[in-house]
Amino acid sequence: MVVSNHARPTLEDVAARAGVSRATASRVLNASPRVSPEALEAVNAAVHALGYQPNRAARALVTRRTGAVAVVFSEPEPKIFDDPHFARLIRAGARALADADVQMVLMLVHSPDDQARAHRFLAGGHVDGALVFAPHRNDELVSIVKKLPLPVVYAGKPWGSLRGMHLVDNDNEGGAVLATEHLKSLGRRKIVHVSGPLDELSAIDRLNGFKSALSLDDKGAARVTEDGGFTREGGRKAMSVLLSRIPSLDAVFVASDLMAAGALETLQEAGRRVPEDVAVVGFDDHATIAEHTSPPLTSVRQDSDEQVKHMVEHLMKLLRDETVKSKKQMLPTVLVRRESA
Amino acid sequence: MVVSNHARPTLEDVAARAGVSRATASRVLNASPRVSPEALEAVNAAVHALGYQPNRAARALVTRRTGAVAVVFSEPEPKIFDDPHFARLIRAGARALADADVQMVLMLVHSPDDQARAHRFLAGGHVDGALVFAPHRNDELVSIVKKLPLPVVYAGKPWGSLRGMHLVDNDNEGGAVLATEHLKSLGRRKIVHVSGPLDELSAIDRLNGFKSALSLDDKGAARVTEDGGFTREGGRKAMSVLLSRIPSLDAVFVASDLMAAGALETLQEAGRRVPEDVAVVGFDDHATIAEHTSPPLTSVRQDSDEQVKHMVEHLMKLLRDETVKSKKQMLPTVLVRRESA
DNA sequence: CTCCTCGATGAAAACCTTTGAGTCGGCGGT
DNA sequence: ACCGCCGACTCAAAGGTTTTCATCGAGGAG
Repeated sequence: MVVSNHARPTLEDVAARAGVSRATASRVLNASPRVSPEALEAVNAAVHALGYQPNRAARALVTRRTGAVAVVFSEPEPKIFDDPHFARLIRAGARALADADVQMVLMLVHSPDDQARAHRFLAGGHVDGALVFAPHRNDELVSIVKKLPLPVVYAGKPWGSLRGMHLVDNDNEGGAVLATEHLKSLGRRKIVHVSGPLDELSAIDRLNGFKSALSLDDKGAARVTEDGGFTREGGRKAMSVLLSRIPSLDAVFVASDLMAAGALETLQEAGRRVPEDVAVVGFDDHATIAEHTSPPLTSVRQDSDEQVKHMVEHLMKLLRDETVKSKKQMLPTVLVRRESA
Repeated sequence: MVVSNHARPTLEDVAARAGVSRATASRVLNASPRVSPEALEAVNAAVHALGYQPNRAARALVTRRTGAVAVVFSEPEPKIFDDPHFARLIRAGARALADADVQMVLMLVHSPDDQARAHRFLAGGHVDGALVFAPHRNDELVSIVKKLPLPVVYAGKPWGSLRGMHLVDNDNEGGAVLATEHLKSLGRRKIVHVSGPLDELSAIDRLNGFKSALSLDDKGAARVTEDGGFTREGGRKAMSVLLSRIPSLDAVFVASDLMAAGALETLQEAGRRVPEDVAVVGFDDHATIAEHTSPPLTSVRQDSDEQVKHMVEHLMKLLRDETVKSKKQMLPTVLVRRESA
């Protein structure tokens, strides 16, 4: 008998070695209950001895499941990916999906071309589901994905109708309220806000939290808030605009740590002491930023790792056809006090 | 006749609509030459009309090719992933692989557990090849991967024997020579070096370039170099060590922009003007760092996008069984002059 | 007119797994 | 002694594609 020396063993080989049929071997691998202890033992031994690994393609062909999940980042501004936040999300996704024994297929979508490719790919049935990160207003990709018969979990609220969509969001509004209330409790009376770009819902939610904590109407809010675009430089500029508009301000809630770092610089250049003259609260509690500003930044923590983990779990439930209690999950945020407020 | 309304069309459907056999349709899809113009036309029309997409699993089953490539980052220190460099590499990989119409399966390897999982996965034949980023000394993962019958292209030189390995490296040594020669040409006489951690080959190569440009032996080098660990904080510390050891130093070549940013801070705190008193050259030409230090940083540019692109092309050649002229590729580095030197 | 060649095409095997239908004892109930 | 049932198992089909081999027809050479 000729031994094919390098071919990978198939289920047939395993079955032969265990003295059972292919079907029984398959049932053992899929943890079917209808199998005797002896058979189970024999098959497991054979699997181990042969170093057998199921052929994913064959399995996918018959089960119509690929065992892969797409992770899609839609972001028109490719440079934003230098944002360490992005790296964190990817890392968390890789870990959570690996734990679920699912392949992670990463897709970065920048251009309309990329959108078309993503569309083809997702519609092509090459993955069982998708995790979608698409924070921007009227993102075409979301409308595309929405039409697909594919289980999808979104990170945060995508723009537009949320009917029937599954998502895991951070409590941006609640966090903003937390931050603002904290500033009020410090006795600050002239509190201003550096917001994120208002084509991102997370920025809007944070702005809304700020407004509601101070009972501001739109007109009132317009005077004491300024868009910092979620960049450090934008934070600097917004802060200096606010300083000139309201010289007597004594506290600022900044919608991201990166912008807060910029705002701190502006404040210090203007001769304001933090926190004595102006108290500052950021958002994100970004490790490599918040702890290294001077003074260290008080910030609202949102746990991206946790968010991604929940997204993966949620998607896995959808894939297993489990009924999910709620389509939307909201993750709590907490205030982390350091020295800036 | 019942029409299954939502099932995805198969090659059979395409063939039927085009009035040819499945075999011919398949040939059209795979650009086989042995097919008549009429058949080609008809099949293409049918494909288009039906929105047909080949079933990847079925194709993989018969061709023994998965159409997927693993991108593996081995990095014991998970926090390093906050490094924007990492995000750049991932982005470049995603783009290049998508252009090659290959699925990118991302694997992050931190622990021995992760290594075992990576081993199983790569050995399991779930991908056609791999791109491996493993900069550290004696990385177990490299020995594991080396034994696998799997085409692999490394980023930079992995530690250990390089026999038969395919890799795309940046010319770290050449870049370091460039930087050091530049400092010499400015008339600087007391040039020191903040190196990266010496368990990374790229750091060693840069150190070697520095040494050879100054004709230093090991002993001489030991006095004028200090390990900054590729972190900002490490750069600060190394710089202050060097300052106290050689107060009269008038130039420093720093092995990364991040460390250079730290070094700049230390220098300025010590009252040294840059570049008047001390000239500084970094390495990486990292957009978001080099351009935003004060003064803007002169730096050696290494193009990660280009590196990853070459890695992907190289791997694709291996997968197509093309003979590659050289197993190792070295990418040039250039000096980008700004104001710090 | 016959034979041969050659290019285009079709029929069918092969890839490996899951799964529904069917087989085969053994066992409890009558 | 028979029936029905049940659990463990096997058989074989199905899933969608590529690819080898055979076939078929046309056209050129003799």
